[in-house]
Amino acid sequence: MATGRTHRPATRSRGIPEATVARLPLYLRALTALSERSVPTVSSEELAAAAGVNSAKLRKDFSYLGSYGTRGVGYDVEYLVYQISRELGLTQDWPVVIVGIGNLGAALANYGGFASRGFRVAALIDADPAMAGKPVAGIPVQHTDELEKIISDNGVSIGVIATPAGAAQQVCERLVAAGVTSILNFAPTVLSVPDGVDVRKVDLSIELQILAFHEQRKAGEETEGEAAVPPAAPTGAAAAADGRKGPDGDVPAVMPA
Amino acid sequence: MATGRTHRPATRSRGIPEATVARLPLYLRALTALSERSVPTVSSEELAAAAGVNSAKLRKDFSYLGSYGTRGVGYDVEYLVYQISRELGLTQDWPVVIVGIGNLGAALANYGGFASRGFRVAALIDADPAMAGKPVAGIPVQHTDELEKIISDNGVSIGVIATPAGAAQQVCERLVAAGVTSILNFAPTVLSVPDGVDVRKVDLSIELQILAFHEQRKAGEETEGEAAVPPAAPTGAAAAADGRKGPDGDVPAVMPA
DNA sequence: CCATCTTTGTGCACGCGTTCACAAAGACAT
DNA sequence: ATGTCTTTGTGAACGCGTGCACAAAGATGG
Repeated sequence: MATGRTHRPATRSRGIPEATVARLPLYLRALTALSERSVPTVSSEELAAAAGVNSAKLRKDFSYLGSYGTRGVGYDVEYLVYQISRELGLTQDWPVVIVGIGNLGAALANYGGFASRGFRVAALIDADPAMAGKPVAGIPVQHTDELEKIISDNGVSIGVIATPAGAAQQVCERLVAAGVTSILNFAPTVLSVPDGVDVRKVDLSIELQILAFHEQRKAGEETEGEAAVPPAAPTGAAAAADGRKGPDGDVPAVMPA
Repeated sequence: MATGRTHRPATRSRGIPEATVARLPLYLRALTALSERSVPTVSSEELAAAAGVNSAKLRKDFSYLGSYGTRGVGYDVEYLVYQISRELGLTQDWPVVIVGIGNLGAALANYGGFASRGFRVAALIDADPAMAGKPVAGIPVQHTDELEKIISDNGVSIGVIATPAGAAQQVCERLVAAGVTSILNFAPTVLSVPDGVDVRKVDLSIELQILAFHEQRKAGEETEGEAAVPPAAPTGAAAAADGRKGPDGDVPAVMPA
């Protein structure tokens, strides 16, 4: 999971647990694939396998949406696709703006997954005047000055931030002030937003670090035994107060070799 | 969170809860920022605010690593940076390969966050022969045929998949067969991997869909009242079989103003 | 109409994660 | 040395999420 929910502490929105909501898109994808293959019905077991989850969990998830299955048969694929789409709000059009058209922003603009499911890239915004007018993914980039007008004119409520970390908070505030209430943040920063605004974070670096942790643990299991001696902790405020790199001499260079 | 852990069901690796591990990179980032400003010590309250979490949670998280704080003072910034880096395995060099050099793959290759913390892009791999040799982010792209050799020669254990969905599973299998044991998957597919291999998934489309859900809910709260009539569920397999989109016409247009 | 078989929907128990609230520990002043 | 003040570290309670296991519901065949 490259994502982290911020704010809205597990608000069981309308009775649907947050964890379930997070899985609905997964089910939807699997169902769409089945639909394209014209499969009429699917059992919880099969669908669960396709989505990579436990079948009991899937059934419980669906039970929050209502009783849409038929015992002894399974779930009607088309019907379920519609129900989940509706529940997720994908039966309507969501205009989205992407702010920060660097490598990542451009990649996002070109990403087919956006347009495929109710999301429409309404505008691309960048602070660099040299970018203005230049088309990316067939859409001309507009300057940050136009941000408020773009949000307002297009009724945008979802914004994607792909700027450098330094600019993210400021962009965020302008987006929110202009009326955006949901933000997908790719910048490696913690955004602070007022209540009522949802922020989801995608952080590539964090994902890699989590993988590294597990990777190290795997490697450590084989080499078990050493690494048991922890470096001495700073004893007292005296040691802590001096601004040296490490309070003790044994701190190895933290930078990668 | 745009991320979802796959496999390894909450393995409390070496006593450190998975949830804590996922937050360590967040703390590390905040601490690094303090370090650059030469701040010597920080209290749990301050650091928690910077990382966007609860201070009690932060203290409990740190307690899993050991008692690195000083009561009445706080935590030594440099020391904590080192401890967390070590815990996450960032004191060593992690060669990484990126497979699939499209828009996203190129963006990842250029992403500074990779190199900054122990991760080194060892190779870029793409199936398109036309890409071979072409430098991206200063690194020449190599053809998929070389995959096994690259993994082996560089001792790569972490792979990033940025291919189209259709190619992901196959690439994944080749990576695993060649010795990769951690995978960061950007392709919108569920990867199936043998035990012992960690997969983390970053799915832009899913994140947006989750935001859309909450966005719809917010919009619905204002219009509260209608939408109470659930569409008739398919009665028996007969009704379910017809492939119509919506069984009812009452779906409200919740378009943002 | 009855029996059997399949598959859903869910009650229940368990475990992880979060949060509160406070005792213990240390800094610092007198 | 003693007292006060700050901040950590953690015991305990609570709530959410997960998975088991089974009863209920419907399909299907005779």
